[in-house]
Formats: sequence, structure tokens, C-alpha cells
Amino acid sequence: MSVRPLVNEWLLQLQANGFRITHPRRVIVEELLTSEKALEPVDLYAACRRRDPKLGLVTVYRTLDQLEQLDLIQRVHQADGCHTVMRKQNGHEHLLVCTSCGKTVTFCGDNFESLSNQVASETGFTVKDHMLQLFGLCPDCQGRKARSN
Amino acid sequence: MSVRPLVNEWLLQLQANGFRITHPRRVIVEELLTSEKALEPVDLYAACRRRDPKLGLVTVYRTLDQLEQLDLIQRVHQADGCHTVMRKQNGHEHLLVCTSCGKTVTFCGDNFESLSNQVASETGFTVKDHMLQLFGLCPDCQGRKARSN
DNA sequence: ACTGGTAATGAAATTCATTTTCAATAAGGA
DNA sequence: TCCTTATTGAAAATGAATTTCATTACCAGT
Repeated sequence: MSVRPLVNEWLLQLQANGFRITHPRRVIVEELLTSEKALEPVDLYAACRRRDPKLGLVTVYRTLDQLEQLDLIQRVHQADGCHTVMRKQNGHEHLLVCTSCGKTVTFCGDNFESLSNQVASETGFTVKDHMLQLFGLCPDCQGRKARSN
Repeated sequence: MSVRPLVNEWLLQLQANGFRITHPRRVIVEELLTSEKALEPVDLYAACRRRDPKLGLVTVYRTLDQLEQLDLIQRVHQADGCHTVMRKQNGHEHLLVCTSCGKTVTFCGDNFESLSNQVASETGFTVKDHMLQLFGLCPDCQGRKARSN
């Protein structure tokens, strides 16, 4: 399945928010939508540069800011930090990240109501939001690991 | 309740792992164990400096590394990054962070077995670990907010 | 207690990610 | 097509974190 329509959708959304549709932005959005793993800004920059060697790292940072404002991408947190970003799918889904190759898939754990309520009444806090990520090995990396043993 | 015994416990644990018990380390550990909120290295540095003006920021970073190795502290993730650390309590507890004042309490959501299993069978991943944090308003900040309206 | 070997320290220098500045460029409405 | 203005990339600046290194101070062995 092509990501083409989704790319246009994102660009139109940028436009609807007062930003212009530019070539660098198109390239960045395409790379973001194509990637199966969360990318560091500099990785994204490298990927974009393969298609447009003039594209600058600063533009990557700026475009990421804009896309984050529009809630189209999200930071991916890992044990050692959270310097990678990935496209956000539909609404509030959570990420499952392969700790070996970085491949990322989503799942929707939407049964947090009861947990939230329980914690709220125990602590007196009002719970507004949550962050959940799972870590593990993707099927490919399980195989790779088994073979190397 | 005093944190004194816990401070000593941590220092002994450092010693048991080949590190020496030093004054800067004691100060840093005491500040970490006393704080109700997750701290940035530079905040911790400021707090320690009030008690020992000669203590260096580098030592803070180094000591944090060591404590993280020993699994005594954890990074606290927020919407905008994860540059703060906090003491880890007993085993695998999760954090509830006040987005207004930063106060942090723990809760134990230990019913992730079923979620893990479900996601694992849906995705083919092996799930090894998870990260969960809740965000909200602590009782004090709820009050403050209500009063200001 | 004393001493010697060595880990730990703080200051300064360095690295690296991110942000700011600014002149040149290009999007897109008139 | 022209004109305004957002956008761009290069370079400079910032700021967090790390490395280097001479000095300090733990602490094991006496």
C-alpha cells in the first residue's frame, strides 16, 4: 500500500495551519511515513539527504516541530532517552518497540480507565494522561537470535 | 521518617560494587532520596551545592550513572523529554507525575501479564519490558487551580 | 594512627545535539 | 507574471553531557 495519499494529507494539514507546501517538507514527510522504525533527527536527515542532497538538518528539526504541533508525530521513549520520533497513527495507540532492530508496531491498550480510576482514588491525583510503551523482540530478531545460538 | 538509613544502604551498595564512599556521593544520594520530584542533573547540582559549594556538576553526572547502573534511580519521562531522574522504590513500580509542580508518587500496576500476552500473540513480538507513566494534577495543584478560577 | 596505591574529584576543554541568526530563495496570492 | 513573505541552508551560537588531567582523599595494609 502506498503512503502517497497520506503524504498529501499531511502536507494539506500543514497548509491548513498556515504553513507552505515545500519540497523539503514533502521529502521529510515521505521518509517519516515510510519508516518502520522511530528515527533520530539525524537519521531522518540522512535519509532525506539521499533524495535531496541540499536539504538541511535545520529544516528537519523545524519540520519535526511543526508536525509535533499538529500531533502527527510522537516522541519514542527508550531506556536510554527519547531522541527519536515516529508517525502517530489513529488516535491514542501505543508503541511496541523492538530493542534489537528498532522496528515499531502499534497496539491499542484502551483499558486504562479502571487503572486510572483506581490510582486516582488511591493518590488523590487527577489523572489526565498516560504514556505506555512495550519493549521486546520482533519476529525477525527472534529468528536471528535463535540462529546465532 | 528519616531517610538516613536508606542513604547508608545506598552508599553501602555503592561500596559493595567497588565504589568508594565519599562526601560528594553522600550529599548527592541524600538529595535524591529527599526529593519528592524528579530532578534534572543541574537541579540536583544546585541542591547539592547549597550544602557543599565545591561539589561539581561532573560528579553529579558520574554519580547518577553509577546509581543507574545499580538500578537505584530511574529516568522520568515527560511529554517534552526525559532529562530528569528519581529514586526507584521497591521493584517495579510506576510513576504518577504532577504536570504542574512535578511531585511524583508511585503506584504498582502489576496486571500487565494479560496485556503483554495479548499484544505478543497479535504482533509476534516477544515482550520483555514495559514503561508506564501517568500524568495528572496532585491534590495541592488541584486546589491551587480551583482557587485561581 | 600512618602510609601508599589508586579511585574520585573539580576545573577546563571538548564533544555533540539543538537552536538562532541571517541573507538568499521560492511558494503562492494578486 | 510580480510581489510579499514564509522558508531555506550555512554558519554561528547555545547548552547539556562527556572527556581529560592534575590534585585530593579514601581506605587497605601495615
